[in-house]
Amino acid sequence: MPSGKKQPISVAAVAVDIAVLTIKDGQLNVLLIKANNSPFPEKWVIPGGLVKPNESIGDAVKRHLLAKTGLKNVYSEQLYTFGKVDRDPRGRVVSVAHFVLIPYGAFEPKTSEAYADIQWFPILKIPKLGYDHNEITETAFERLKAKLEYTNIVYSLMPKEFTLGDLQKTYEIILGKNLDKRNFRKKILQTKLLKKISKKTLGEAHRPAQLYSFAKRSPQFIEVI
Amino acid sequence: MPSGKKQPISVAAVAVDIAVLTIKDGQLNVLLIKANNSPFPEKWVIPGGLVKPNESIGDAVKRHLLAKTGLKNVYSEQLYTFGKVDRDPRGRVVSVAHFVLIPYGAFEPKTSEAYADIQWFPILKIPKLGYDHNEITETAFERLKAKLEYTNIVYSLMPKEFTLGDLQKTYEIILGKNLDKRNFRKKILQTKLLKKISKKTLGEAHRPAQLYSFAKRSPQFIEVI
DNA sequence: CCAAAAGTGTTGCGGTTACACCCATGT
DNA sequence: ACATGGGTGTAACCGCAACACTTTTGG
Repeated sequence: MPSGKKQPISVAAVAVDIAVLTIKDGQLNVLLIKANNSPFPEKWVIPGGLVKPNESIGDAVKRHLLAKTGLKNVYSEQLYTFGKVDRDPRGRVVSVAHFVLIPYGAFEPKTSEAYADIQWFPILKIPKLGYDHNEITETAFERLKAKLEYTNIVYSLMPKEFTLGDLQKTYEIILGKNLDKRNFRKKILQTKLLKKISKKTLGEAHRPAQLYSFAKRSPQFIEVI
Repeated sequence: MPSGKKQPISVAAVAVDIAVLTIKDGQLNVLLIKANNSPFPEKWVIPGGLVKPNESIGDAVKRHLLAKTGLKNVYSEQLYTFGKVDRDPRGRVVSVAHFVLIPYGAFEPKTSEAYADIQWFPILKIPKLGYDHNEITETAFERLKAKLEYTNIVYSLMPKEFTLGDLQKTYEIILGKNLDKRNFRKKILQTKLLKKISKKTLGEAHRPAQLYSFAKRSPQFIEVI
């Protein structure tokens, strides 16, 4: 029995926190905000907030993401649930962390009246964050690296049209290592995840490149790299 | 801002639910209980309960597991957090599901006064459970299968001493397929996870087998099968 | 002597890795 | 002309899969 004494049942509350990731300037970036009503007004944090009694966890992620950033219709995945007793100074809050992936160039953060500041930070150079958000972003980064190798998740980081060079660069940035161009192309084309577009790049100081897009923009498990 | 109106903040509460798994009678089994104080007194469920304001999620898992089953010092891992609005008829409860692995033969459930019934069920033949516990056990099964192939997690399902035949059988039961004996032995001995015991099996109607134990009983990431 | 599981190597195949040159465009 | 990234094939190597017989015990 949870409690011997008859006392009001007191329990932990639920929040969501969201590591929003994208590729920018040749690096993986995380979206950080400074919220005025935060217990850490001077520290950067990732977007998030409480889950209401009448909404699912996924809905809470959508709501807070939209409210804090304006983003919607993005790839989102549950990451891990963080539950240290003292992780929130205001009280006992358990956070279901998520990560969200944004195609590069698809979103430029704008400060609003409610949220003092909002900005992309290269994931390798993020400052000390509020709560346990450094741990959450680190976990998100690890998960992304792992999933890149056995799923087609990369589609959610790419724009509609891209070259094989762009795609390879995305892999190289996240995995932190160089890949062989010919082997990469062989492997990625084998998967049949891509389809050629009847267009090529123009206006760049080198040979035009074939453009591709993803055949299916939905999660699949496949040996990719 | 979460709420425009100034009203008491109402949020979801946090619980843990635990899929306890073991090998028994050549099958993977889950531990199910019937609790008298459950909203589903006639249905089997997996052990679990609320998280207190002053305990971490891991501590809540330990507490509920000990209270409901007597088990302690077991392998435990966070699985996924389930947060459908109506998953608990008593109110809004988000459950951080875990799975726990028990060496085979190490635990025989005993009914206590508080918990009407407690029993192992083959995972392929579990009945319709209370809450969303069928989904949780299914998720646990999938996770176990996946981790078996790229970690040394199997150690937590094995007794201290075992034969290579025993170990292979464990893999075969969980993965649901037969493995080649010679290839299995080569692969598993390559990993250096095992050490020979200076003992052999006795009293069985066949050639005695070399006994092994795990060199390290801690989680590692290694290509196993 | 029979049944049952333990124990043991080699070969072929397939996939991964390593590697270098020409092409098309803009400046 | 030159700089820049695009685009292409092959050979060596290594890891994985397939495969069968002998050994040791208990009954």
